[in-house]
Amino acid sequence: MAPTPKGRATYHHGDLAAALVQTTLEIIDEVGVRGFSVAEAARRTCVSPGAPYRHFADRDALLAAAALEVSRRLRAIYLGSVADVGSAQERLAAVAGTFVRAAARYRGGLDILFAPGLRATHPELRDSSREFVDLLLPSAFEVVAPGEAAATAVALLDALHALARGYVAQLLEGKFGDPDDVVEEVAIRATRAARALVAGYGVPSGPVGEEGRDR
Amino acid sequence: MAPTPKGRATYHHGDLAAALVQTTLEIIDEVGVRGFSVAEAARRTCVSPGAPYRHFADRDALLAAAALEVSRRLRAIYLGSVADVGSAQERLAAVAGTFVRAAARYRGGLDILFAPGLRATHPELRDSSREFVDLLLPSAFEVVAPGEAAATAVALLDALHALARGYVAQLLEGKFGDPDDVVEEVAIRATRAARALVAGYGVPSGPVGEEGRDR
DNA sequence: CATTCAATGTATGAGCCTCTCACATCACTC
DNA sequence: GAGTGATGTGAGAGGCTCATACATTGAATG
Repeated sequence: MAPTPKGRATYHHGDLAAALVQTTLEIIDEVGVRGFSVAEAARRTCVSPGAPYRHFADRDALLAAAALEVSRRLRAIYLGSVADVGSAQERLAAVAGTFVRAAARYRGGLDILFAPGLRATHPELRDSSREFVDLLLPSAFEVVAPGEAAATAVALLDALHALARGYVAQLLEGKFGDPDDVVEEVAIRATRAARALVAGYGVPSGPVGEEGRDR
Repeated sequence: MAPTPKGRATYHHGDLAAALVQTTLEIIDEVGVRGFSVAEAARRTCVSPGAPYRHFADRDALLAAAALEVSRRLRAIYLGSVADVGSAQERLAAVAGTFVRAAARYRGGLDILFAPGLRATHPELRDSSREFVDLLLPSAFEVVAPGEAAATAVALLDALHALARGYVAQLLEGKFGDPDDVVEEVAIRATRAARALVAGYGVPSGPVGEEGRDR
C-alpha cells in the first residue's frame, strides 16, 4: 500500500516541520486559534493527517512551535526598528507602540504567543519572553533612579509588558473598531501610556506615591 | 423510548441554563478553557449531550454566558471593596490590585472573560466591560488635569485596563511562580504601576513627556 | 377537568478532529 | 547492497459539536 503521495514529487517532504509551522501561522491568521486544526495543516501541506505527529507530540506542541516563530519575528522587529532609538526613556516607550503595530501585522500570531493554556504548559515560550527582557534590561536600568534596587528595573519591564499586552488584546478584539483602521492611534496611545509608566518609575524617591511627583 | 432521566428526580431539570453556566465555571477552573467541552458539562449536570443546545446556540455561547457571570461577580467585588476608597487616585490604582486578586480567585473565569475569540464575536462581553468603564469614569475625570479633553479620561481608563489585564495574564501563566504564592506581591506591583499611570495622566501639560512621537 | 402546546429533554447519527499503530518508503552507512 | 532509522501512509478508535426527530411535562385554555 502507501501509494505515492499526491501533491508532492517525492515521498518524503523535505522539511515538514518548518512547513507545518508556516502553514499553521497562515491558518491562524485566517480562522484564529480556535479554528485551527492539525488535520487542516496536514491537508494544506499535502501530507496525511498523521504525518504532523512525527514532528510534534500533539496539537499544542505545533502551536507552541508556531508561537516561538512569532517570537523570533518580534525580536527581529525590535532589533530592526527600536533598538537604536535615542534616549532610554523613549526607547522603552517605543517598544510598546512597536508591539501594537506588530500585533496588527501578525494578528493570530500574537493570539498564540499569548494563548493562556500554551504559555502555562510550554516553558520555552516564557523563556523567549525572558530573552526579550534581557534585551531591554539595560534601558530599564538607565531609566530607573540611581539609588533604586535592581528589582525596580525588572518591575518596570513587567509593567511595560503588561501594558503592551493589554493594549494588543483590546486592539485585536476590536474594542476600538476595526484593528486595521485604529492601529496607529492605539499604538500612539500605548506609547503615551508607556511614557507615563516610565516616568513613574524614574522618580528618585521610591515608588510613585501621592507624594512622589510634585505639583 | 426516552427513559426516565438518571441522576435526577424529574424529567425537566428546573434551571438547566444556570446549572450549565455554574458547571462550566467549575470545569474551566479545573482543566482550562481548552479542556472544556459541552459534552462534559452535560454529563456533570446529568442531562443528555444534546440538552445544552436547547439553551445555548453553540459551545461559544455557553462560554460567553459563563464569562458574563464572571463579569457580574467582578462588578460585585468592585462595588464591595473598592468603590469607597478615599481619593480618586487611590481608587483607580486599587482597581488594578483588586483585579489581580480576583484573578487568583477565579482563575479560569478570567480566561474566558478575556478569551480572544469570544470577545471578538460576542459583543455583550465588551458591553459588560463598558459598564465597568462607566463606573470608573467619574474617578478618572477627577484625576485628569482640569483643562484636559474628556478623551484623556477615557484613555486613562483604557491604559489601566490594559495594565491590569496584562498583569493578570502574566500571573495566571505562572510567570512569577505559583499564582497562589505570588498573588499578593503581584497585586501590589500592579497597584504601584497603576499609580504611576494615574500620575502620568494627571500632569496638567498634556501627556507625559515631550511631543517626540515614537518612531 | 381535559386538552393542547410550547418548552425542554432524549436518542441517534453525520462529520470532523486528535492521536495511535502497523506498515511503506527512502537516505545513509558500512 | 543490506541494514537501519527517520519520515510518511492508511486505517481506525474514541471523543466532540451540532442537527434532527421524537418523548415528556407544566401551564394555559376552553
